Amino acid sequence: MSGYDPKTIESKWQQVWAEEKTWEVPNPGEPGFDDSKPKAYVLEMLPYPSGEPHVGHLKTYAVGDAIAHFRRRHGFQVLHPMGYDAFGLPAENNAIKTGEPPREATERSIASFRQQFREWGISIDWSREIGTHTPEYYRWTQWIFLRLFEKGLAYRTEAPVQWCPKDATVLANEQVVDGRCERCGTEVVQRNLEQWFFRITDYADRLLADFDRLESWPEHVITMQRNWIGRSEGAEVVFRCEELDLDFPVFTTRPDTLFGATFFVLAPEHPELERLVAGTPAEEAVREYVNRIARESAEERGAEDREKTGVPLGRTVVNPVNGEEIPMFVADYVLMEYGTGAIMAVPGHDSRDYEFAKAFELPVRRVIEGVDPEAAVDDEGLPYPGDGPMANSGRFDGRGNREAYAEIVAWLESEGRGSPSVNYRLRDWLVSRQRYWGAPIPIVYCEKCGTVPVPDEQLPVELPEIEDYAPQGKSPLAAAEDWVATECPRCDGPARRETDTMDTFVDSSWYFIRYLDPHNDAAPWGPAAAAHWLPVDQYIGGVEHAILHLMYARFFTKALADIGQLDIQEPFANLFAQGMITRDGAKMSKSRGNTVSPGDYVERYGADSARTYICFMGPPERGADWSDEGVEGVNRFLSRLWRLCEEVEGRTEAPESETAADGRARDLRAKAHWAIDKATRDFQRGFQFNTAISAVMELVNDAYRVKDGIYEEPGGTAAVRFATATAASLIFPFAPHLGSEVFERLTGNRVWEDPWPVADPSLLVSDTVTLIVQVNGKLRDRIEVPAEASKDELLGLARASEKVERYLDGKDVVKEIVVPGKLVNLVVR
RNA sequence: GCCGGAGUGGCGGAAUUGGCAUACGCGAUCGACUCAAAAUCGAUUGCCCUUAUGGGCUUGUGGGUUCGAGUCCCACCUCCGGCACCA
Repeated sequence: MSGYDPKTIESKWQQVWAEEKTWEVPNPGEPGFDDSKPKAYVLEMLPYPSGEPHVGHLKTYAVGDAIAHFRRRHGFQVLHPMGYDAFGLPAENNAIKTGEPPREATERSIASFRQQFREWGISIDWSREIGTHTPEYYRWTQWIFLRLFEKGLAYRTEAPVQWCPKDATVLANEQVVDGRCERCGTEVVQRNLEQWFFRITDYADRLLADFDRLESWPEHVITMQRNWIGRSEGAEVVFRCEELDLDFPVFTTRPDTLFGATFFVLAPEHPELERLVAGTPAEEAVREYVNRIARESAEERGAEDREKTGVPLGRTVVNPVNGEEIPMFVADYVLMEYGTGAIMAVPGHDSRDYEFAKAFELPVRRVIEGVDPEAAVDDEGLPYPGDGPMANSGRFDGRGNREAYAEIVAWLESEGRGSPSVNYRLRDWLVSRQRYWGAPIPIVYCEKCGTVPVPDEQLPVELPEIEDYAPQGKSPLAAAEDWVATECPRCDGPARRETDTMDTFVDSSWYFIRYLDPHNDAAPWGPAAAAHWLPVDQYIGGVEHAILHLMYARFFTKALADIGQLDIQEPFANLFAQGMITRDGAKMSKSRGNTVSPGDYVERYGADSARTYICFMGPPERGADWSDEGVEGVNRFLSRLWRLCEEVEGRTEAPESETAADGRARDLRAKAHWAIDKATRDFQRGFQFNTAISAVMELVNDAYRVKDGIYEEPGGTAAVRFATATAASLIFPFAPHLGSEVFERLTGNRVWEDPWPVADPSLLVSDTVTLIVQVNGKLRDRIEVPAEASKDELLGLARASEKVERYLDGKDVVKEIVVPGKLVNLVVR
């Protein structure tokens, strides 16, 4: 007898799957396509190949693979592809440090990921593998860019961007954490640069409305996106500066408080500021203030408990509802990037305006009756953010503010001084990067023709090889003079290429469609393939992508549908957001030295143990802490299953005894059916893998407990054989190698070709049940009773119990509760 | 501050519809096997009182509903994640 040796088993089955191309699925119209099977597109977020895979990758793909196997064995034709999000900063930083071309480091990393995915036994259709850094792929990324450009959804404009002075490069918003560069910790500054944007704000309302089209997404992910988009309804109201003949529109969600506006504030970056104070006594102080704010970092400016500061402009604007002249200020609590960069200040009903009014001794006027003890600061109960009857508001006095709201807006509209308006927190997606390792933006600039898109037939615009990857304040591509200098596609005159590359989130916003038709060199995908496989039925990935990637991909899908390239509105029907794995309670990082390398554990315990452990740690949507002892425990369980297999494999028994089983043999069979039922329901109930696995553990434990002597009983051997094969079948989605090996040894069949087992309902119910007997709600006895016993019989049995009698002695039973098959509760006094 | 999630043994966690709290795993203790160790197998393992029998208590805190609450309702506390001077 040999022990459980994962290495031998795992390489054996990996070879079978590779040679037989077991997990490849054809497209409609291709040989082998099975019309009778429903499709299931199971997809995990593609990895970013930097160095070696870490344990978070193992979790993503272990979870996704379990789902893919489960669906296959329920008769679905499952598409389960893999690729690499290969452009991006780490490879480029490595290049700056070591001089190694990003392509080489990336390819090396991809090779390592590819090999480990095979060693983990993930059931991938390798015929569809893609890398976003290959010209065959980014050609179509560029093609999509051009389609968006044609539709006006890609545009170029000057805009303030986040700039890291140390790395001399712009950063994506997502790479700025608390006002600092995520990589080097330097405080970022704002710079104005010409940038390419995607008009995602045009889709803000559809991105919100179409949450209704999703089948199942975690509520918190939807909420995060909703907050990120940050829709707020209100009105635009125009305040006029008579002296200079200038109109200042503001956005407000509270037009009902317009009568309470006692001053007016502009953001320090407001473009009209200069004009307002030029040649006035305020000029000097305003300029000084604006410069001071400009020098401050985003972090300083956004700090909590920051004192309100500002400078009066010596100008006034007219409040359109009452003709009042109110003073203007510049203050940094007003942000240029939101609304119009100007606000009407209502200190009586807004805490920030209130703070400013107190600091500058400005009048505070109540226009809505009511007090909110939480918000109130002064004796009058102001500021008051709530609702109530209006006051000091002319003809609106006494009206409820909510009712008057629409009327005020309508009135302003008739006067030409306002209109209903909606504002979003969401900004357009800045996609240009002054970096080398990304897809070049397919645009040339011609002196005569201006901005000219590269024609489709000239795609891809290939990324040239360069020597120096260090950013110089512009893209390293700018140094590739031969590449930059080109001909204008329109007039054949001299022109220069765009040297910025695209944000890597662009690459990953459509990769799930390319898998459907990865070798198509005439189009990014064929319509038939897209129509068949989309949408992704089950998407799996880390919750850290809850906003950016998932929102960008939703935007792309809608834009591509509008362009006529897709028939769907939402790319991912169901989303599973898995939690993060920590070590010693902390996020794993190289600097902390608490990383877990999946390779080490696969080497020591086998892929099956590592995968099963990850799925057993806890509910997969939650985070969990890695423990070495935990892996050993799962490895022990798999070894037990293995030994059971070896023990029963050589034993045979006459087939008729299978049905003749009773006693321990029947109980073991019943346990196997219980495990089938439990594991199946746990799978369907939001992928509760931890409890599904524990059910299989219970089955194996039961088999161990009863097996001594059972082989001599009629039906005993068959029962153990059945229990073991069932355990293998149920554990297969998590431990595919061991599952395949044990199942084949005991049944001669390939487990992945076998349908998922179905529990026999007759074995799920037993003849007797344990009756819980309570007195006054406290457990006093448990008795085995016939499952079919009537209420009266149950009561009789319960009262007859010696333990129960003791508590009834000398007392009146005032109430009897009977739950058939479960419990009797006697209420006594 | 706003939004979301979570508080259960020494630890990770389970409890399906309001009905046996602590499944499964880890750790720990004891025993078997062994010259010994590892591996394996078996037993015990929420807390307190008790020689045992037995009894009492226990799901973050305080109340409530109910024959019965980890689960439902109200108030609060703590932790984690996201957003945040967003008008």
